[in-house]
Amino acid sequence: MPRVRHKTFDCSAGCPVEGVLNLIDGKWKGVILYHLMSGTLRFNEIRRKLVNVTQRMLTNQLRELEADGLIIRKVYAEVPPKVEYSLSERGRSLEPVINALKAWGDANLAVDKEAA
Amino acid sequence: MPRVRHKTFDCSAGCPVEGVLNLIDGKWKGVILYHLMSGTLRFNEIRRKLVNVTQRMLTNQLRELEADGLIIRKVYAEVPPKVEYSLSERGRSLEPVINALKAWGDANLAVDKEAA
DNA sequence: GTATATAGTGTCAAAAAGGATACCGTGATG
DNA sequence: CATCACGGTATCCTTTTTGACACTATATAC
Repeated sequence: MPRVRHKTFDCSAGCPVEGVLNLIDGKWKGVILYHLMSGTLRFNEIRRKLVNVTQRMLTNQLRELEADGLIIRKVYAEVPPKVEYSLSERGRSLEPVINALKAWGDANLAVDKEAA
Repeated sequence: MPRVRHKTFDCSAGCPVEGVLNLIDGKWKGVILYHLMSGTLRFNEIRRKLVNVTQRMLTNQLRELEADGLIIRKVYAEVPPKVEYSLSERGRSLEPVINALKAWGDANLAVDKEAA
């Protein structure tokens, strides 16, 4: 979670960097955004993609992303409940950033090449 | 600080994203990297740029960045002490990422345009 | 003799983040 | 009647992260 929640970014140069970091930080946010880049997902769909995430954490992260205007939460008044999450315009504009992160990670972090 | 310190990234797709986030997260790392992109800096130079950082925190962050191979710490056997920090090759390769973050931040976070 | 600058370290405490676990309502299914 | 799936809450606890503050060594300046 953002450590300083939007407390009027009054930092010196370079701060926008921290600003974004504050938005996409949080153990699962980056991956959630990444997955949502492929399309709308339901709560449990996300949950299944993020092995080891607890319901509480997932809810938290989604709520924060929503509060930051990066994702949209759409509730269907059905039963059993149905809730869809998708990227907002603002969230979608983050794609280049996420892609940059992913690209660097792929190139510089031994992920599946471990046993290569 | 990386929450999971390099514990063999065995996550599902999208994990490289988290991997990088783990490297550049930490309240000051992003900004430190950003500033070092402009050139080598001494400990107190960085400190002065990061208003409000404590010595302990700055030391911590620098040590972690160094441990992750992103920056290089060069100590001069002088007195008073002189220590220079600069980006390593690996650190320099992060430039596109940092730039992407900065660009998005500039465009989407009201920083100095507040009173505009 | 005292203060200053440098680049730290050590200790303690507070705050934030994350995890474990149990619980809720409801409609369909067996 | 019991169970499952869904999308959560509520509560408690532990770990991690950050902050405050004091302290160090030494050469130089005052």
